Amino acid sequence: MSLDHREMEVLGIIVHAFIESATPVGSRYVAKKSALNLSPASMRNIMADLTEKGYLTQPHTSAGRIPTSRAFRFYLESLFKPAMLSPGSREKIKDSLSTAGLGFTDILEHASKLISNQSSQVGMAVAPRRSTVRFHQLDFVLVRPGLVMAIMILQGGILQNRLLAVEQKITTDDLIKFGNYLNEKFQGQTLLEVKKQIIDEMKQAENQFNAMYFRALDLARNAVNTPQSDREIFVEGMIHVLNRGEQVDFASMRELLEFLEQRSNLLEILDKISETEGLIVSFGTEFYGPELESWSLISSPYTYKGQPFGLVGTIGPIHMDYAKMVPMVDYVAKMLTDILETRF
Amino acid sequence: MSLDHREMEVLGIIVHAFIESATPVGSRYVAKKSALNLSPASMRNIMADLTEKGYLTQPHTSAGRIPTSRAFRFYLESLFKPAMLSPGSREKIKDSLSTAGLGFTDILEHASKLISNQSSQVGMAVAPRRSTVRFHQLDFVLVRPGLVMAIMILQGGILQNRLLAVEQKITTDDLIKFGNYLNEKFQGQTLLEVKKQIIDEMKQAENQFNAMYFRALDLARNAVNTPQSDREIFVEGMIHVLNRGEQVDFASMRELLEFLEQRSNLLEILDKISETEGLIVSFGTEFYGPELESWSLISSPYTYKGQPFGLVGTIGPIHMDYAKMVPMVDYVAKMLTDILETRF
DNA sequence: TTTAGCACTCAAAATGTCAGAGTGCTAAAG
DNA sequence: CTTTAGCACTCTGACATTTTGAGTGCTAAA
Repeated sequence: MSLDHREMEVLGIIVHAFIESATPVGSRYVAKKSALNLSPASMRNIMADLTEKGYLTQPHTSAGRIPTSRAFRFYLESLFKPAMLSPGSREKIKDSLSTAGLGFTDILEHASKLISNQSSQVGMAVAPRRSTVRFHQLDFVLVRPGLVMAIMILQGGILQNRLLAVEQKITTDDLIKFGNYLNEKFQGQTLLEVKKQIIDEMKQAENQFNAMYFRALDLARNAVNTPQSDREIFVEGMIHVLNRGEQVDFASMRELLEFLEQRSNLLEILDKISETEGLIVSFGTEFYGPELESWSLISSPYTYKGQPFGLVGTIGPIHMDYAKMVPMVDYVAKMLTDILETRF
Repeated sequence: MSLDHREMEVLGIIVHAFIESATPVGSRYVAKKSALNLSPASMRNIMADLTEKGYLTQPHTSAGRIPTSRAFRFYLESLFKPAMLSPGSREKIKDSLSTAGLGFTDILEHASKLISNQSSQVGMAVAPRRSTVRFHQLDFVLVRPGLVMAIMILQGGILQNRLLAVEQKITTDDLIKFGNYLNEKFQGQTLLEVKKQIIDEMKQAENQFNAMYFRALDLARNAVNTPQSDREIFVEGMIHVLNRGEQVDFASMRELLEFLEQRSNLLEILDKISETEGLIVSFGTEFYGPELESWSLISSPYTYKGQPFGLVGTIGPIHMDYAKMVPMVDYVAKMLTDILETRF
């Protein structure tokens, strides 16, 4: 089932040609390109073998061959050499991100736009999972009687606001007291830990009949509680999916856009991906299903204090120019890591 | 140039037929449908007149007729009878909005989703123009030395957060003082008024060498300053643009999606529209240009204390079912008005 | 003023032809 | 045993031709 030297060379030529032209590749072309100096007929034999092994398909009998996702996987793992990112691009990315905004969330949104522009594809950026990030500071602002805005400041400068319904009688002074108390108590813990501890303490507080204390905890519990999505995600440049639309399969484009509009779905998938380390290329069939057969995802995590924090990436046709896209996504992730370490 | 009774009847039949089938309408069909009891030949005469007057076009000589945007305009102004919104839909909309969230912004986002679902088209909701809304309360939270989060609470419960870079030495106590001072000073004015007044006062403060005062004003100036977009907008369900894509013009769909992705553009247009009163139907050629020829926008303002505040709407094909869509958008706008009046 | 009748137009579908690209297989050459 | 020339075969896409059906505009008669 493994490939010998000649098969590898032929597969490489076909994958490259397909990335450039997005049309089936014939034996004559391969024979010309190859350094093996074989005739088209011999190439046909090799290509027949590759087809049998699942690396190539034919749209119809007399067309050339198209690489399968297995071929792309092999290409990426054995043949692929990323190109150097041009100094111009590096600078552009660096400058663009360093002036993107004061809050890290703004920077993330900017990063997804940047990736979209640089790639002419869909750009994505995922914020850190709220529940595993360490807690820094909690402030309450009374919006009006009965309604409080909780402002959580998390590690890395992540901000999260939430509106909470409270008893009418709670005053600004109460809120300041609550805030001070909670900050002292929970600083430096992850939200998950905070959550657990709150529940424990609330049980004790009930017995102690310490009303102030109990109310503070109750408020904190609501603030910390994440009802739906634990992570924020930015998706930019969906229009690029339709770019050279005429020739590409309409249904396939529709499928991808539908997938992208279901943020919860997308988040779940990216969440899974973010568990592995380093830059990853994943094909539609792998991360979703046969509907997204012709699409591919490049993602790379950015870190904070050495720990994976969130990720950025791009989605494009499976025959995208990986040699350019991979270094670009990689560099954006590295810059985000940089910004986090130096600025937050 | 005006239409007689028979022309109106024929035009009505053609518009209705086109809304249902989206295909050219022939004289035979019109003769059958009409209560005039005329032959197809007579209908052809009438239709020829309507074509001459600019209400109908023919894709080619031997096809039926298609209503022009002028025809739709006439239909909406003279023939159109909105359908009753079913009690089921009413209830669904009401329930859905009343449980949408605590903040008005959440409710707006929900409204755009709701409209998209109900119409199977693009749903939109525009938040009030920040600068003309009255100011309620301003709070500052020190995120870390040198970085402050300004939380503005505006009339109608609109919340706006902004991060501001400040001098390192500013403390939480300073911020509380600033906040108290500014709240007292500016409560109840519009942001535009506040802005002006700040600039005036800063000139005076410079002379008085009152550093604390000056710093407070400077902070407020930054908080109030709106660098780019004065309004927030939610656009939901862009995927619906591609719905029964096969038959419709691909380029036209692409054009609309591109238009929708340019939020600034979209906002400008909606801003203009929001200056007029009540529910409005506007065609692509009218609000943008010939690129959006086959699209139409329904929008309706919601109000707060009798004043127009923001608007909601939907975009769909020019032959959409206005009888259903118009009451729906109208009702959502009314419900938002209701929620604002009762809850905020 | 209305309408039957008819010639006309056009798009879309169906049909046929052809060139080009590429294949698989076989048999001969290396 | 490997390579390759040769050849029959397959399929697509471009192009031309024909047919069908829907619908029109015009005219002359009712």
